[in-house]
Amino acid sequence: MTRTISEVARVLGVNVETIRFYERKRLITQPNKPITGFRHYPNKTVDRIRFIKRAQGLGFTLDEVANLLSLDDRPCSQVQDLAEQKLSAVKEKLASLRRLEEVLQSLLALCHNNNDESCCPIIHSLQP
Amino acid sequence: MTRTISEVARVLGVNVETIRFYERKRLITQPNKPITGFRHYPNKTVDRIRFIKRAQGLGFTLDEVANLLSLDDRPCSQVQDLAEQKLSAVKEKLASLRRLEEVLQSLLALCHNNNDESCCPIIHSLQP
DNA sequence: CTTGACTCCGTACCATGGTACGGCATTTAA
DNA sequence: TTAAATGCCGTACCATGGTACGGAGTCAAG
Repeated sequence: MTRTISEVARVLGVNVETIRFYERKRLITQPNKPITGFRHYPNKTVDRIRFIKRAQGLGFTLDEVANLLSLDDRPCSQVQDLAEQKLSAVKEKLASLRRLEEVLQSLLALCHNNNDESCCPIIHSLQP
Repeated sequence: MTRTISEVARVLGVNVETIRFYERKRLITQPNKPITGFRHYPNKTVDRIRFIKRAQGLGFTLDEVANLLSLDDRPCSQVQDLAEQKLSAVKEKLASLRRLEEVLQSLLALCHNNNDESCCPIIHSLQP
């Protein structure tokens, strides 16, 4: 089954411009244009865009997705490497966000115990 | 004490261009230029840039920092509001990263138990 | 008094992931 | 058959947080 670009976009819930953008980024190949008429997008392309969106959902950047796609028929160990790198990046980000949460929470606690509206502990904490 | 832009940059460990960028963004005011010669940056500006960098460290965007700076002499409750918004954004991001961590971890577990190098469970999970 | 280092300023460019627009071609429904 | 709706394509633009560059002016050391 083949579809026009806007049908593909509708089916996948993405913007038409996003599909064009992926073509420009060579994440998908643009179907040949018939001598006259509109391009037809094969199911393979639809699946590929779905793949891209899922991988993005796993936190991969488009560059990394390109990498994954090129690894399609490659040894599992290479994909694993990429995923492991991603996982440690995620763990680092989690750690730093947890610290941030802590700091914000304790600053807000100070605010709650503060009676002087004109002097904010948060502003104070940011000053030298 | 006053300093040239590159001394300020060195003291703060930031790029000279970053200081100019903050001036363009009106996060700091550019000191008056002497009739002849180079600008001198007062300590007040150095402190302000330090404030910006600390607030960034708390996860505030430059727009939010501008907001904080404008709230400098304002009621604590307004700063609190901003910080509370930030905190819930952080909590949301934490939740979504935790989910991501889970998914990556279980996909990697599948890889570890996989004997078929040519068929990767991760690639498989991304396909329709 | 020259040379090298620094400043000033406007402007352009970087990554990231898209979004928007304008003008023309084509298709589809009335 | 004709008008509205889509497609095609190049290009420009969005936010975010800077970084780089080129050609002046200026300063400080030798």
